[in-house]
Amino acid sequence: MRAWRAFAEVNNHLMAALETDLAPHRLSFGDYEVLVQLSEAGDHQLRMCDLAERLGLSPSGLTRRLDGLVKAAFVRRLPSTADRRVMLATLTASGSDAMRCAAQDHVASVRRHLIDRLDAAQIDALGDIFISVGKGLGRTLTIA
Amino acid sequence: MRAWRAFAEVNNHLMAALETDLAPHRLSFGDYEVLVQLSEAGDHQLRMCDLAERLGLSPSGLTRRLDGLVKAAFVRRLPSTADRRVMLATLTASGSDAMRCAAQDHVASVRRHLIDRLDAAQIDALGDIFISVGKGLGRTLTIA
DNA sequence: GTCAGGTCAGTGCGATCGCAACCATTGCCA
DNA sequence: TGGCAATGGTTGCGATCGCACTGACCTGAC
Repeated sequence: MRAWRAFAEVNNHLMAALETDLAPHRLSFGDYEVLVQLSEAGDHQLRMCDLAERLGLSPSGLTRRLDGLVKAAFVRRLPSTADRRVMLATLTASGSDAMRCAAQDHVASVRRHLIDRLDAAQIDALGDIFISVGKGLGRTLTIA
Repeated sequence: MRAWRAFAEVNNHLMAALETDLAPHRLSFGDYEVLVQLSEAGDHQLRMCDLAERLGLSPSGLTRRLDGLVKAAFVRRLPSTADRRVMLATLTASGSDAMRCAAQDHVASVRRHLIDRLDAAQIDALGDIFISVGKGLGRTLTIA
């Protein structure tokens, strides 16, 4: 249980540290993840339900998170022409800029708090571990 | 960045799965962590600020979490005689029972979702990784 | 003794999130 | 064509949490 206890105890603190480092960009960690997902999508747009699935967010949670990003003009809501139930969350140019700007600090933050603390073998192991756990949870990772 | 992406993506799902498995016991994951910390403390009691520190919770967050546990009679608030500012959160007998009862399912849940997905080397590596990261975050782990 | 500054717990407020309920739209099948 | 289940997004409600602030208390210097 040593591995589990260490994980459970450090996990919150790690996330809090990353969130703090992202705060100067006026973006929460959740907001940043939305922008990343959209920037990696085909036309910089995704259906609400697909986006919620990728973020591990409930539909209602995503609706309200997008409310904030729409108000900040980082994302637009476009009704789909193919299916009138569907709303497409689309990344705006200013959202793309904000994401790239924040990404620089964010990557440095991840490196400082996580990657630089580990050797190469541990980094590989970390990836293998969570990919394996993710498979067990029935999640299809974007990383594969 | 593969390791980081896998971790970020799976982490939420893993926590959600563990929370779900704990729900039948009428305990949230946060409640359970409080009971575990208290059960491991010297006299089954801790000062509020020390408990908040160990849980990675803000003082206000801990105050309200304890409100729920006090209402459930799992924890009592005892004023410290040595320092009248201090409230000691003390585990009750029924809280201890609830913790032990939930622990059985919880350990099984951790094993099923996490440990059984990994080989022995990966389990050791996971512990080493988060202990190392925890040190970098300036956290003194109860695990050492 | 007393006064300043720090520590500890609790409260008001706002942000985030999930669940259940709701409405519109779509796809299926008789 | 008509009916009906399934899908997609949103909203009401309650739970959780952090930040800023308050009030009580302790400590140390004068």
